[in-house]
Amino acid sequence: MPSQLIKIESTPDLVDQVYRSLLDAISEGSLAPGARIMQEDIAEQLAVSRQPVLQALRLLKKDGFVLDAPGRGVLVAPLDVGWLAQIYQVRSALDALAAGLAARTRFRVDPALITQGRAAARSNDIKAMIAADARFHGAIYAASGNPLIAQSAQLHWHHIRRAMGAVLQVSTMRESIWDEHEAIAYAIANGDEAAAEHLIRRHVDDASRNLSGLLTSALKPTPPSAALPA
Amino acid sequence: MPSQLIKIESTPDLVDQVYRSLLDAISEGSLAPGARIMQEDIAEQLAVSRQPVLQALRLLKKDGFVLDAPGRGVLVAPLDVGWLAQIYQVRSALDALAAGLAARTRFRVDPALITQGRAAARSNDIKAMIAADARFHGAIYAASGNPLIAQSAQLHWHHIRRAMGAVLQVSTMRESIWDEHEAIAYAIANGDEAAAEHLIRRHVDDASRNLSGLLTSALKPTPPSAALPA
DNA sequence: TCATAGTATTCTGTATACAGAGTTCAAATC
DNA sequence: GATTTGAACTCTGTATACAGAATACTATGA
Repeated sequence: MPSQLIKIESTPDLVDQVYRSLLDAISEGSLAPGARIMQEDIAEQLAVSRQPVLQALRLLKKDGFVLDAPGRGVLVAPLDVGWLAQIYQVRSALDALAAGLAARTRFRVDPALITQGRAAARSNDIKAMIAADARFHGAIYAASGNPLIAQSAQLHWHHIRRAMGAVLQVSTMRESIWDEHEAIAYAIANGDEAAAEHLIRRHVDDASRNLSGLLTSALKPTPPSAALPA
Repeated sequence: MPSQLIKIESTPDLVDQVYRSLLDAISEGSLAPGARIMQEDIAEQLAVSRQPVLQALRLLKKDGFVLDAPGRGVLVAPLDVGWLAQIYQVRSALDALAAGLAARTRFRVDPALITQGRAAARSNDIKAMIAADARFHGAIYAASGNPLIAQSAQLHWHHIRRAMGAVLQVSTMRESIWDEHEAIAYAIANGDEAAAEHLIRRHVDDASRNLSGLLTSALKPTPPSAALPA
């Protein structure tokens, strides 16, 4: 072979593109929970035929981001506290698994991730906070050496991101979570499997309670118009 | 309302039917690992157009049952020991989660499941053994109250079933696993969360090692034709 | 004025048609 | 005879066309 050529990657399948576009819109909130989705509209907006849209919707249905509305096509899955709690339950188990595996290899989490995370936490940029959080946990998934974990977690994060977007409170991401992150990273680097698992489990469970609480109070009172004092 | 009418369920979507048909064929082994799949063939065999087949294949691809073969369509995912180990790793974590949750409610596993399981184990019917095993664990997933667990586990079981089919050895399902099952059920019924988690984790890890070992020795030597002396 | 039945509209799911990318085979040249 | 180039074929992915089912609207009758 004459020279090192970088191999060409993956045709950007239309179905994939539509899938990502819709998934982004849903988890970012621009496609609101409960909103009805019509294939033709999406197809027109993305300048493709209905075919790729149909397939992308089926994938999203499998992931639980959209629901069948028997007579009325599909609609964006409504935010449901119970559902979110279930997501977190699974995520907690998978995070513990990943942390334990990472600890066995004494994986060193890039310190920059934590530094950047703290910076993001001090900012007012919620998207940056969420992104930093996801990067930290993503590093652990990757370190687990089991791509299945990362794959599942990836989906969970989209669900979580969606819920977070709905409760646009800075308090959701208190800076202290980065103390917890640091402790987790320390346990992993030291190869302390049990501690890593325990810490991350508690960390995730705390996050679950926190977010569920916020979401409950956000959903209970009538829509997010200026809350009236009780 | 005049009388209690059972509500009509789900139009049997062609895509779903094709999906299930293919998934069965793959996990049962009649679509061999590495086999090439052509949409037109499948469509003709199932007497549908290529459209539902195309969509079903995409779902299977997402599940990891088929792989893209860039120029050549898709092919049934080859059996891979590493992949199987990763499946079991996740399954172990999820089974532990489910068992722990079930223990919290002091769930009573139907004793008939165990009786039937022992009977199946004594028989020579491998399919019955696998089915009984799946039913037992399925009961625990259901008892966890978290449908996400059952959903993930469902897919894992198909992968596992496939690997088991490839190593058609009765020894894969020794009867002693039902002693372990019984111990797990006992711990759950007693509300002993820690014991239930510990027992099921060990149980699944044992199964993983066992199956991986069998699969390795089944794959290592050249195809199952009479091995030629080197 | 309200309820009911019929009709029209709308949207999905499936089938057919079309275009592009890749592979394989055959022929021609070195 | 081996290698390379060209052409034909095959298979996928996307677009368009069609049919069926459900909803919403409208008109009629009580």
